[in-house]
Amino acid sequence: MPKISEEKRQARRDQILAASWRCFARKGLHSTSMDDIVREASLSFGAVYLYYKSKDELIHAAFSLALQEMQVFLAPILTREPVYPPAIFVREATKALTVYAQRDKLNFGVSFLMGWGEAQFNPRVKELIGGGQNAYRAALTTVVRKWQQQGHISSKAKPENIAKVVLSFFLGFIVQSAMIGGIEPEMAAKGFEGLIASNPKPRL
Amino acid sequence: MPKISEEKRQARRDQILAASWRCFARKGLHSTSMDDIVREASLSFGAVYLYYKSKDELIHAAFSLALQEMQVFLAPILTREPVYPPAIFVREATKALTVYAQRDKLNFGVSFLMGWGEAQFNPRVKELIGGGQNAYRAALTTVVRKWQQQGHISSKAKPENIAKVVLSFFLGFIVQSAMIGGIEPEMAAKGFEGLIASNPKPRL
Amino acid sequence: MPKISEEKRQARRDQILAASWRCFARKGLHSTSMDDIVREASLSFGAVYLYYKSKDELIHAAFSLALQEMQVFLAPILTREPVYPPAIFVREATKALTVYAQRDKLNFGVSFLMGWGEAQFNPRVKELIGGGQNAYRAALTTVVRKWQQQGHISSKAKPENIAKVVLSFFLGFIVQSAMIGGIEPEMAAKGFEGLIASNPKPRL
Amino acid sequence: MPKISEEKRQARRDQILAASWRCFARKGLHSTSMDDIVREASLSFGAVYLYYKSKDELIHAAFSLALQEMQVFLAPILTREPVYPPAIFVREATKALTVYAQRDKLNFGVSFLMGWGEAQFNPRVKELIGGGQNAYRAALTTVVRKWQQQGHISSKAKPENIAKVVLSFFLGFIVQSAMIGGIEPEMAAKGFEGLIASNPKPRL
DNA sequence: GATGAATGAGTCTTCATTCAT
DNA sequence: AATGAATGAAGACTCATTCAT
Repeated sequence: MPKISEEKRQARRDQILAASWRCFARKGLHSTSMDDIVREASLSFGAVYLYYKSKDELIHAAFSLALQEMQVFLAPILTREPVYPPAIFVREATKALTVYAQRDKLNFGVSFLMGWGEAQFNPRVKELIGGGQNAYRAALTTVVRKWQQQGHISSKAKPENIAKVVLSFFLGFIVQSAMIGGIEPEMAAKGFEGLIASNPKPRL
Repeated sequence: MPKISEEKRQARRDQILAASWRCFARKGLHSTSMDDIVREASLSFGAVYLYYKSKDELIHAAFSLALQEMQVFLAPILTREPVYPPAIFVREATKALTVYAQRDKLNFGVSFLMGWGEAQFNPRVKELIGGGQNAYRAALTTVVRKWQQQGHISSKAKPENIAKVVLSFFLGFIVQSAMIGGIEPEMAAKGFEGLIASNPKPRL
Repeated sequence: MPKISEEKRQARRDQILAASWRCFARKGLHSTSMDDIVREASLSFGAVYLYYKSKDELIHAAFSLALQEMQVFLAPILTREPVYPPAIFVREATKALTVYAQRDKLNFGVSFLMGWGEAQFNPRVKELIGGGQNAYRAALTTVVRKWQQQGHISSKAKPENIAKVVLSFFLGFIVQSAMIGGIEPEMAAKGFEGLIASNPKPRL
Repeated sequence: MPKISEEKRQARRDQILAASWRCFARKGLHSTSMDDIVREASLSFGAVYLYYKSKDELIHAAFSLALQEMQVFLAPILTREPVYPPAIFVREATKALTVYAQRDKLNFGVSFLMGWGEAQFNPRVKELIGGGQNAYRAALTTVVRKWQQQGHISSKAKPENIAKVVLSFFLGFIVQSAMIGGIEPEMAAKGFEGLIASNPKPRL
């Protein structure tokens, strides 16, 4: 039974995690030392290790937090009733992603690309982030199914596959924004619409 | 006048780079020590440093090589005349990407996600990879323009914006494949086609 | 609030510095490795770096300490009232220098010559030691002025210039003692006196 | 029997030594790598090692050369007939020292202080430089004896001891010039004269 | 004679983690 | 609960010297 109250305990954890994120965002996962985190959190080594038993634990918790925070931005858009039509959906979702990806003055997408990179050699992080992606894929499948039902897009293809394509687009939007920029929600929506508003009459 | 011929010299550089890639792919950029590379290349420290003056140099060269190798796979598809229709294009391109991303028994996409992660805090790598993405964006713009000319997709949207969406899709295909899988070239092509073969009659 | 008291902290710094001096005196600045110092101080690498953040810092601190210690030996002689007459002054000062230069069983003057050598390519050390020399030059100027006032030496020359000559003599005494020896305080005093007790009647 | 002529051989040795000095003067003995020297001499490793079998050998030869070169500057002054009176002697000798100490745009005295520092832990260099100092001491003893004979200075003190004091002065002149400057041949001569032109009538 | 690629022990420094207080 | 001093293995990189060509 802890000596300090549960709220205090949670507050400490949040404080440490917030400090960690600031460090990670500023210097990257590997270039951030525990010392950096300890100093940024204005705490002691002992305190940090009391709440997170290793740097790995901290990294995991940091991404877990990021995923939760992202959910707050995206859930309303994914579950909206009635579903947004494709172009609007793309615009709103990329907009939400943009706002989220730049929270706390982060460079666009650092946290994402950092996480995916880390995931390649950190199974627990991969599982964590992968779980999130699977969930989004499922949510998008539902959205796509509605689009089909409402005639926004053809029903010929399986919603699962279309959802995978749409998820790819969003993931790639993050990559592209972070790496070279030049793509904004509005453009993305226009481009997406231009793609699906197709089939004039193929001349070929 | 160098004692060893230029070919030998290049062979050594290749040997070191190949060894580096094997290490990077196995353990990641930061967990790979120079010692690992030296051992993997069956060389001495001095020898490696004779050809690459720092680990950073090696990392940069490694990604530069990866970019060149990828180009071999994608160029024929991007420049093909006549242009592949959208679905075929997507299938062929994702197929090429898949083969490439698994070269040398690499886990799918490690090199990409590793590179993007690295790029977040390594300006030279960011510039290198970003340059590649810009080039692909330009190439895709040309492809999209042809699709529009040939009536595969509507001409309403600007080809630049559509190209950005298509590039996003490919980048995201890599992310998704690497993180959760479940998306294959064939499915991707189907899903993509299902998306563009749309517009029955929007009821909304 | 530090866990260990300020005294303990200072004791540690002294312990490390003392160990460093033993190493430097035994092997020289560059041939002494941090490993040597760590071992000599019976500490760990981390501990040493906790107190001095680089070898350079350690070198600087070592000379700073040496300068302070020397001051203890020389100050009483330089500030003595009434001022020692020239020959006595030279004898006492060279004696003090000799005792100091051989403290801790050091070979005569290693620390001086080592420091001057280091100073040639280490600006901070140069500044440190140069500062000390400037202070001694000023102190000697005062001494020389008193000699002139008391008629020990002629008042024709500026005390500043004479002080520079006297300082040169002391610095050179160190060099000569360290390099070839054969010069002791008593001899030096005699020689110095022989020089100033001049002017019988120049025959030229 | 060497394949190349003795002149060629000597020219090579000189070339290497000259390059070494430039490096040593620029970066110091320990920070100069064999690579630096090889590059500065526009030669190959093999060539350098053909003429000097180790870096130590090179260092030794470098100081040997420096000593020889200095001799050219000082010998005429030390052996001049009739002997220079004290003040003139000091002025001429410090002037010669100054010109020599700044040859090849060296900072004043680097080569001296570098050499004395090195000598502390390099017996061969100590012996070499010490030999030089002993020779100068002997030469100065002769000079002092002449001063006494000619009545420039008192004959009460042993010329050996006075010579040691004078040698100290010259060595210290080098130290002081290199470390803090502010002492020029003219001043030194004035100060020296002021010191020996003493004995008005001690009031004490 | 001359070359310069290759060696590998050795250098300084960092850092995740522990534990006495 | 909390502290922060201490640990020491591991990291990237250098460099005098050698020797096959």
